[in-house]
Amino acid sequence: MKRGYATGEARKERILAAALLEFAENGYRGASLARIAERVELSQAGLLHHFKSKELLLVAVLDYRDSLDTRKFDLGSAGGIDALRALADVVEHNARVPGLVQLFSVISGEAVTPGHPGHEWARRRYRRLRADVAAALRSGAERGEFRPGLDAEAHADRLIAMMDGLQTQWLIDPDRVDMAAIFRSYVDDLITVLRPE
Amino acid sequence: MKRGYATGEARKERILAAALLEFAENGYRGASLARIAERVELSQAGLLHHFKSKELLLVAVLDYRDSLDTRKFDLGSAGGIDALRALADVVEHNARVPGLVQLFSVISGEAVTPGHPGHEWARRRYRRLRADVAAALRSGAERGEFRPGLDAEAHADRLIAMMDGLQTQWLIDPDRVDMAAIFRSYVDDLITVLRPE
DNA sequence: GTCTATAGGATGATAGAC
DNA sequence: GTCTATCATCCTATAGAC
Repeated sequence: MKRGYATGEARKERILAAALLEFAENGYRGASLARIAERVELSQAGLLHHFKSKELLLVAVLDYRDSLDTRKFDLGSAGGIDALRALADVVEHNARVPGLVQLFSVISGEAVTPGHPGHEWARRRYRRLRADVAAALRSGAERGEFRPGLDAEAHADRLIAMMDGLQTQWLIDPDRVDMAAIFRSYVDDLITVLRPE
Repeated sequence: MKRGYATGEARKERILAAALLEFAENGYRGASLARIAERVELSQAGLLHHFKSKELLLVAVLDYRDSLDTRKFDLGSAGGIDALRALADVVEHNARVPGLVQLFSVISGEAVTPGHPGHEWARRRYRRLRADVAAALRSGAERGEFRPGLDAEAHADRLIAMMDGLQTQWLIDPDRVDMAAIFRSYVDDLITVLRPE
């Protein structure tokens, strides 16, 4: 591995981490390239050498966030009840990384307006998540853990909505909302409702 | 009613309506007083004569939005199953006013960061909503429609999270998400789960 | 109440030296 | 790769005339 390459990549990663913080705290529109540059002890022009524009930096940060999301919802193996429990684990994990959750909430909120640089990212993210969760539900039905007639897409939408909605409440009022516990009890109820008769 | 007063109020309301649009499209940070002024054919300085600052204008808009919300969740009368059905009606109504929903989503997203002028508003809103919904659930339990031991606060949080989460999905991908239908089916399932044995 | 003018900044992006 | 300098806007808010 060449040294120049390694330091270059390391530099880029430090920039991404700093940008993530800035975007999470101020949103895309409120974020400032100068402040991000300051956090990594670089001039604003130097920052723009690595990422050509603010917009490109944001999408790089969003991809970076996804890559950080180690505990990704991996259901190729799980599926069924295990997959739902794994989803609850994700929420529990999220409760320990408010910064990442805040980035997601702030950007998602902004990104509902068409033309926002995160709009496409948000849409792709929802579609992929919905497909993954729905697939897990269907595999549970095939295995006899859930009843056969379930509407997988609708339940996937609900699970995702519950996760996102609880995140917002939790961020706004952390002491009043036990995000992980509430989500887990929803999952438990869901398992009951979907149980085959 | 004095004429001067009436035109003054009407003017203010036109400003609020224009500001609502602008904030919904661009968020608080992305909104511009000059563009709002333009929409009501007023100079930017003229606009600031009616609302002293951008921040005060935002909170006025948020209050205005709440006042527009005619179909407010009024449960003093309803309670129990009727109240849950009324909630589903609210969601159905919201599906017809994307502008209002978008204002709410965008501002709520921004407002998770402390120091945002909408932060307090969002917190108050959640607490009030949670209290109202929880009260409705408890009144249902007292009347024997729901089982006695239910955790009213947790279910209230879930209902609110579901509403808000579905709104985001719907705004980002309107064709794929039937917000009202999905919420209604959640409510129906909940009524089943909470039914006394 | 409404205007013009302007203060006083901050912003993203580019040019060009080193 | 990193810098300084600068461009060209944009912004909120205020002062003061009418």
